[in-house]
Amino acid sequence: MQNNLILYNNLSKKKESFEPLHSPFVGMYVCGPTVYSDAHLGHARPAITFDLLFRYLTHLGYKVRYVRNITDVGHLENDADEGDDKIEKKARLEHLEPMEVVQKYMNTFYRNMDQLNTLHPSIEPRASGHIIEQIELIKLLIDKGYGYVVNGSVYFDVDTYSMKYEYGILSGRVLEELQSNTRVLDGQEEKKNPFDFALWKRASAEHIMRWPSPWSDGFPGWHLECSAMSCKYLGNEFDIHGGGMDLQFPHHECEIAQSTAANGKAPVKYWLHNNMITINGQKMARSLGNFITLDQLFSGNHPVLTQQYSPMTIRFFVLQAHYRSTVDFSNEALLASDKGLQKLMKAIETLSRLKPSSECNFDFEQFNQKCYEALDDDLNSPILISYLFEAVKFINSVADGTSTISEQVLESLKQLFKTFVTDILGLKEEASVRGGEALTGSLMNIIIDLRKSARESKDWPTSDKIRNYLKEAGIVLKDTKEGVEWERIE
RNA sequence: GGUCGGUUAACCGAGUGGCUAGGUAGUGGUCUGCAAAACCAUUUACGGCGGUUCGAAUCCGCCACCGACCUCCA
Repeated sequence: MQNNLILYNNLSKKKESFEPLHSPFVGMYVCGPTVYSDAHLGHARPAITFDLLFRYLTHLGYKVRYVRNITDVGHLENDADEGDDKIEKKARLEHLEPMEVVQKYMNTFYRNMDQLNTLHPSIEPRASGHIIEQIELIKLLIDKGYGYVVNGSVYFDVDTYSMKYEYGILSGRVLEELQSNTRVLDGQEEKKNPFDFALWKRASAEHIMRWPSPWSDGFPGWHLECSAMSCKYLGNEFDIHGGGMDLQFPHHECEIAQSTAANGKAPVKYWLHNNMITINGQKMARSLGNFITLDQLFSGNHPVLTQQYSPMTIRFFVLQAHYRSTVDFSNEALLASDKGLQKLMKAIETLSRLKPSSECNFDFEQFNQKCYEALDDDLNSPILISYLFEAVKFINSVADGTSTISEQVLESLKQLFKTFVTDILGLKEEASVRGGEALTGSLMNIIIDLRKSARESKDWPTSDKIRNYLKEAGIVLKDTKEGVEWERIE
């Protein structure tokens, strides 16, 4: 399979030609959410980024197996005062079973992802469903001398690992620096070295989420699930591993160490990391009060928002920035994207009504090539979108009569928009259709006809009155050359 | 303090050693009874200071500011 795709490999810190290990098959693993609260913007970015990659690879003809995990075991509160299992803490607060919490937020996550029109991965494995695989992996690591047991917990021996392999190849950490920079914290006395990490943790008495193991009743270490599940579904070596930049260290570094130690070879060929999201230039954090969930964005129910933003607007906004750049959300920026997206989608509608002529002043082949070049260059969606807007301008000028398009180019351009906008960027016309749509349509026809009569007799007061009343009811009229159009005001 | 990344016009956001993406907003015009849309034209740029170069926003150095990670756990 031929392609010109170039991806930035975070392992080599360079752009590299994409060559799958077993073309046409591609294995891709992406770190999914920890399901203990509502999905927020930070979840949307990797989901959309790797959805774009999934869609593009599929479009290029690859058979992609896309695996994204759901983390539903043993999470400690990061920003809280004391270390507490995230899911359990939430469970106590809400008087729910831990798995009830998991189910609730997993449902929300899936719903939000559907709203954002991200395709479901091929497999969405849960950590809690792969305890056995994780225990087997720990056994293997202990057998090979990379794990040691202390008080029912198992830790990964980074020192031993680094004698044979290089620890820190992804994040550029140096072991000595880690040693000297590591603060002394509670709960570390069991480890040989502070940079060792847990493979299995013995559960304390109050820890509800626990599973039996050869070492203790407990739960697997965080990094382990990704090694176990990626190996199970994609093999010891696979093509692409994705996730947020914040996961690069320690999570992905540990994942590499575990998998390499277990299998004797590096697990992943291409490491891809999406950058983070800021809000009004600040990082998004609950403590800063600028934490926005996807449901809040979709409903407009948040102090920094002046209106609601549709899932497609959010998607479009994310795609307007390159995935390796930080992206700054603000009400104003979202407003701009909202308008921009409307313009794009409207042009597609206009395109479907264009009348071809014998002349044509549009170089389709060159345009088509440019679009592919944009995506081939490390998924440069903002460039692709800028090109699409060039075509939008052309489409509108054809509609305006200042440019012409041939029948052949018209068909090609329609296909191109379908390919890039619908199939690859994953943007769709949002259903503004509500109940009683058919009735509304016929009522509108009557009203428009009445107004037409008024206008024919130059009865402007009546004509304007109708338009104003409709505006109050949320409908705007547009007098075009072809006739009267109407649409709902969002 | 350490490692890495960033600083582009009103806002968001690409990009390249010389040819000033794109969206939104603004301004002027065309069209229009008015309006909306569309079309045409157009104003604000590359954090600061040095250096390399015929030429740097783009390469190098220093400084300032911002961010991620540097921790048990996820």
